[in-house]
Amino acid sequence: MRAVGGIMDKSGSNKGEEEAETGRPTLKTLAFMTGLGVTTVSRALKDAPEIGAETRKRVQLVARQIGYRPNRAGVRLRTGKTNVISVVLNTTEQIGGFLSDFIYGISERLAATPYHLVVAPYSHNNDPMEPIRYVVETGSADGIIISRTEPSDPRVRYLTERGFPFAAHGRTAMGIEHAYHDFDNETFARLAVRRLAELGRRRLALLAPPTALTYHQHMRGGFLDEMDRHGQSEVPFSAVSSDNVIDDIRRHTIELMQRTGRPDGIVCGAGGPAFALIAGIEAAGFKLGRDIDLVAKEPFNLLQLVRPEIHVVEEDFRLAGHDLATAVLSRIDDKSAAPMQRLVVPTDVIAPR
Amino acid sequence: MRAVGGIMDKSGSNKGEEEAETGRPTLKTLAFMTGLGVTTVSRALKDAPEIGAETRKRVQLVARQIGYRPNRAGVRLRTGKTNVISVVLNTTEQIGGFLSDFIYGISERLAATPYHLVVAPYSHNNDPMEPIRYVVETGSADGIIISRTEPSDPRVRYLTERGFPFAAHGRTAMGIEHAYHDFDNETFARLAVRRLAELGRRRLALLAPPTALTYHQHMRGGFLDEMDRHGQSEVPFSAVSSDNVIDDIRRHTIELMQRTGRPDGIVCGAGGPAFALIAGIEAAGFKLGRDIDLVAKEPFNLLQLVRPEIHVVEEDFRLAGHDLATAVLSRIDDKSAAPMQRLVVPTDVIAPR
DNA sequence: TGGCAAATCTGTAACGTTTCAATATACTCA
DNA sequence: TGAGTATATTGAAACGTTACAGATTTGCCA
Repeated sequence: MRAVGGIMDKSGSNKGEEEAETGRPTLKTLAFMTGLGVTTVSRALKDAPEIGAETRKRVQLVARQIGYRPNRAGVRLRTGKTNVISVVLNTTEQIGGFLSDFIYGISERLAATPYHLVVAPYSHNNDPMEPIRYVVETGSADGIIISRTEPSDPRVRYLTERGFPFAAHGRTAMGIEHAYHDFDNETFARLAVRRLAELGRRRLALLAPPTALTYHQHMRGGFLDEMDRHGQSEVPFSAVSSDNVIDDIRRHTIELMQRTGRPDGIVCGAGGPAFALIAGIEAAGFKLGRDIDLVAKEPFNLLQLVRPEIHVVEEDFRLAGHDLATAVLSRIDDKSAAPMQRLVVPTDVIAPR
Repeated sequence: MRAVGGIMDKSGSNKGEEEAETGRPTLKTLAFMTGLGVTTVSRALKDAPEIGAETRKRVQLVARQIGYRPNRAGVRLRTGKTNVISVVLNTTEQIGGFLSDFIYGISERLAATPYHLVVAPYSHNNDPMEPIRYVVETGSADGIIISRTEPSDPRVRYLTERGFPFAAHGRTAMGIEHAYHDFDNETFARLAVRRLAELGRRRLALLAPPTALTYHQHMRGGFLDEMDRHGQSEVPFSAVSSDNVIDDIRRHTIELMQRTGRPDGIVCGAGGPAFALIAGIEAAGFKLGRDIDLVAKEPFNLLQLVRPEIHVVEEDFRLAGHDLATAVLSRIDDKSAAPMQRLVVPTDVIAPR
């Protein structure tokens, strides 16, 4: 074997030197230029202590000069590290989507790192587990960001069981400590109800998120309890959720407003659907601020601009993206560290201007 | 060399057979299971004609059974093919972003292919060329989708010169035939102006995109020419573009409305900014539909819902994403084929309801 | 002087894939 | 029979990287 090694060696190093200077530089290129071995160069670039200080500097200088960039496929094949974060999104999600900010938040955080962001979609009729399994099974990312978290979320269980780094937009309730960023929707609902109470509103309806999602519970819990304190009553409005398409919400809102016990206050748990609520209320012939008041989430700061008579609570999706990216990264960095858990508590309802 | 080969061979195949059945299956696993060579398996999976029909079927059956999925890093390292499409986005882009739909459009198209979508952001103060160079130099994607196209776009030149597959959201005017999807903003402007003419509006202002972008020319061209035909005059409004932040637009709109020669009609070239226009107009004490009329783009079908008095033209960003994905794919597939070029022409302005 | 340790540096093998250049087998034709 | 030719299959090498197990040099101590 030694003899064979010797032979291979000669032909091998010949190749390196014969090769025309072409294409993008690799470790071999650097090795040739510095007169060092490929291994040495590799280590020098990652500041390994067993490489002489002078050599290290020299290699790094040359590398910088010729613009060396490690080949991702090489690293990935050898180490399994992909330098990719995968964000799994529901394609049929929401209207006019908060998604832009969410994605921008993630990208911004990732910009200064070697990580790339890949967007893995799944449609409503598909299994939400599918993209998750794909990533884990094929090892196509180092970490995952999920949204639309459920109280007992199979994705969270699956990822936790396998020790795969992830962070969730939203909490769970399954006794698993995992990284998350969440908006405190209970407090949101309380603030909203309180505001409506102050306005003298007595019969409230809630346009809640789909029951399957964790924050449905939070929002509804806060809504009911706070109504209790103020002696208000609920007008049921469960035919639609904030996931429904605009037109459904508008139609059901009209129906809601035409009931005898119609509400005089509505809490809307999302930004887009508020538009449909407004349209519905007015189509039924009622006037916002007079017959009824609306408190809604304001994700793009557009709603109150054209409808100053509604009350809004701001929710920052860019921050959510940023947080979640940070959370996965730290998870990847050290799986045994405590997972980042951030709950953003809204403090006030912005009144009509 | 032959002798050496023989020796290596023995030890090599030993390894394969000794190896514990673990982790995810590779070609070697399949080779072992079928009793064939790795090469044969590789070829059989891609239906190479020189592999016997029976063998081919057998290999494919086994592969399917054990859920074989080619290792992307391996393929990428060997062939240079990444199976990635990179979409380059400006992080500071627009308000409330049409981006969601754009990205969903792309993902949807890519879902049935082996391609992944990676989002490469750049911020306003950075060089737009930077992410492009990065992708090309590091070969980190097979194709690129760009937006915010300029008449003489350095990215288009760069990518074309290198024969790198790409598609642009928007056209250029530099004598280069490239793939694009564009919304006909000239026609949009004409339709808008015509509508305002029908309403008897005589003094029009245009909230245009930034002058650097190609569609600024288109929109402005259509706007001016059509005004000419109807004998209308322009009220200059170039202090802001649809890129400005909401609050700037609102403030400048107030200023605009307070001039002596204030407009009685406005054309707004984007969805988000229309909200700011409305807010500004009303803050200045004027009433939409009475003192002034507004025609705007409606990207999320929300605007007219709460402001039925404005006139809208729909622009479909999901379609744009879908188209652009298709365009890059076909570009990757065959660089010599004619690039897909699609111009979506709006046909009508939706009147107030 | 010889031996040992520390400090640097190095080649080989391996990750999973595809391409190249064979090889083995069976068949055809003169 | 022998040469030639399809047909089917194959190992080796390579893509760029890192981990492992050496190898070389230098300095120091006994």
